[in-house]
Amino acid sequence: MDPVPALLAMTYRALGDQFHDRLRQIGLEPLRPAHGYVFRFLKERRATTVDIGAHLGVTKQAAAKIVAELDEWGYVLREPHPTDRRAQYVALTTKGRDYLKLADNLWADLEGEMAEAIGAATLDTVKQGLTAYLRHVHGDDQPGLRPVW
Amino acid sequence: MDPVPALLAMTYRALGDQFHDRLRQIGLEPLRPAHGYVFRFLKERRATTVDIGAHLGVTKQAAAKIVAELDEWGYVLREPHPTDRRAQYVALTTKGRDYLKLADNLWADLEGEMAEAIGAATLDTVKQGLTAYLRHVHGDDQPGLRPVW
DNA sequence: AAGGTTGGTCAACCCAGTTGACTACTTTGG
DNA sequence: CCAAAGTAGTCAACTGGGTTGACCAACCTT
Repeated sequence: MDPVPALLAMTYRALGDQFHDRLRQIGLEPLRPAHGYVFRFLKERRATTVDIGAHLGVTKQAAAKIVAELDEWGYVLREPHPTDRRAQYVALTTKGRDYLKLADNLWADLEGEMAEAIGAATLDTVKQGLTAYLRHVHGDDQPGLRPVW
Repeated sequence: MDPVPALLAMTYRALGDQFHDRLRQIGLEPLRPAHGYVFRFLKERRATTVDIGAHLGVTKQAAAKIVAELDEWGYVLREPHPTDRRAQYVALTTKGRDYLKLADNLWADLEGEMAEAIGAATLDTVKQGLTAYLRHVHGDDQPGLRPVW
């Protein structure tokens, strides 16, 4: 059996490749994983570029580039921060929310197919197990989610 | 609960970071994951640079760079291919095998700690589940193991 | 009001990958 | 048998997504 990290990497890639293919079939712009993570992050909270960088585990400069792209493409917009005149909140546009919704459906499809392939109970154990391990390692302050290859 | 790809990515990173830290504590050269995957690949078979590239899921040029580094650092050497005068077999040196052995021990430690944290049975299910999914997606011809972020 | 901290931007750089072109050798099939 | 197609490896130029460092303006102390 392959070692755990290889299993994780290969599964990640397998899922990502399928996701990417289906997005392309639909004809959507080929956003990268980091963009999706930003969407999901912004869905639940208001955030500055610095927050986004911390969430992704990259520098604020790198985060700024990503935000600039998303802005240019119309997925997010910047609005002034209510109390701090240096800062800007980054917010999803309708286009951004639509994209996220579609992507979430795609992910749900893929996860459903995974459940079908290996059994819903097994998939559930996988998710529980990984979640528990992350809690074990990091406690409550989860780090950025960008893997480092 | 986080979506599956995020769980995979975060777990991969968590394991990788710990591995990297421990290697550094021991004082070993900071090889990158790709190097490790090459070691593991070469442990079991003779391979050319092209083979290695295919295994990693990168171009032969990228693979050549990795092999050149490993050669320079003394972990592998190149020997002439017995029948094809264009090709070279890449082989682990003793230094390479020692490194691999040490790294394998480290990985085993980490996997052991993971088993302790989430339960051996759960870990086993995780591994079985991911393996089964990969078989489901790819059949028998597994692709390169490099994730694409 | 002074000094340290923080959000954001600009610019230069890094590095691991890519594409493309090429040589030398091997394989194929008419 | 030989010409054409294919393959191993190398060189060079480029790309993209990150980094570090310097900076300004606003903010937060004290």
